[in-house]
Amino acid sequence: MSDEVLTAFDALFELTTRLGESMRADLGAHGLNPARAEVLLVLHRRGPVVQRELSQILRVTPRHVTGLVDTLAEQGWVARTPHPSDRRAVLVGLTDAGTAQATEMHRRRAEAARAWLGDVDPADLTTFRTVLGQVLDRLGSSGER
Amino acid sequence: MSDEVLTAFDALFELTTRLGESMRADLGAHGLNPARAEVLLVLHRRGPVVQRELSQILRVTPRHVTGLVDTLAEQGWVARTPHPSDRRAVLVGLTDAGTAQATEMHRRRAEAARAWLGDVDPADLTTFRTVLGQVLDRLGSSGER
DNA sequence: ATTCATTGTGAAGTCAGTTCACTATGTTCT
DNA sequence: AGAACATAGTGAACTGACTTCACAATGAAT
Repeated sequence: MSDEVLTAFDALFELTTRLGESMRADLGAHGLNPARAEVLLVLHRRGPVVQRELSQILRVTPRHVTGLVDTLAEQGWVARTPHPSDRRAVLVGLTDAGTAQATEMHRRRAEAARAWLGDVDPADLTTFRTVLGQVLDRLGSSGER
Repeated sequence: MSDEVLTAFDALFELTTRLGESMRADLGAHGLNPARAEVLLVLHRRGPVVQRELSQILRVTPRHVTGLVDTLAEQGWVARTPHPSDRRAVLVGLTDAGTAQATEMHRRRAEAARAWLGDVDPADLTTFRTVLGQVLDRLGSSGER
């Protein structure tokens, strides 16, 4: 019945809130916020990147990227280096501390995953993941990176 | 394997992001944001409420409630009336337009639920809901209202 | 050499939300 | 009744994330 759908949706929504809060808290305890954490993860995945590209990946204005990088640089997690061939552009890359921080974030993510889903029945978990995948697939049309 | 847990967690995370964006967009199209929408829903559920109580329900400062109510009153969705017995307090309640808006929100929520989960296999959906419930239960200790 | 496009940043603004100080009212205690 | 204390709401000022606009420096195209 439609009721089941509604209940599931509400639960998902509630979980969204909780997950978000939990993540914010965790990041905050490590001197980060979601936007800056995302920068670190992107740089960890792609290596050094020009600010302009970063702004497209993150879907924020170039101006805001300047601010994000300023902060992260002050914290010692990223560093700006001149672009080898384009003197307008700036390459942003992780420092050693930044790399360590990104690695740590992956570790904490795995830890959180275990804490949240670790004791779910394996078969149920598989179904759970399947449903999530299905929904995400159908949504795929909007907003892929 | 732990990998399944991680994959599921990532998918869940991704979905929550999308859900949040989608909700924001939908609310925005109707002149609302999450905080103000929450006010409307609370008033719809509980009837007129004193601002102080509202601040506790929403977990924001009383000062911020003043602002939220100011805006919603300008938009014609809530109205302040004097508290019958306590002249310091103000009762905030939905106007007719506000009630209509809240009802509309419930309709749109049901619509969204169908759009997101409507074509999931019923048995899978049940498992999905169960897992969500399990996770929420275990998290229950923190932050109930 | 000129024109046009692109990168990054200063200056200023918006929006959600907070803290602090203060007024008005309610409650309690003698 | 009066003093002392608690509570409800709001002005003023601030923080933090993010935007728009204008502009200087550089690069690409004609």
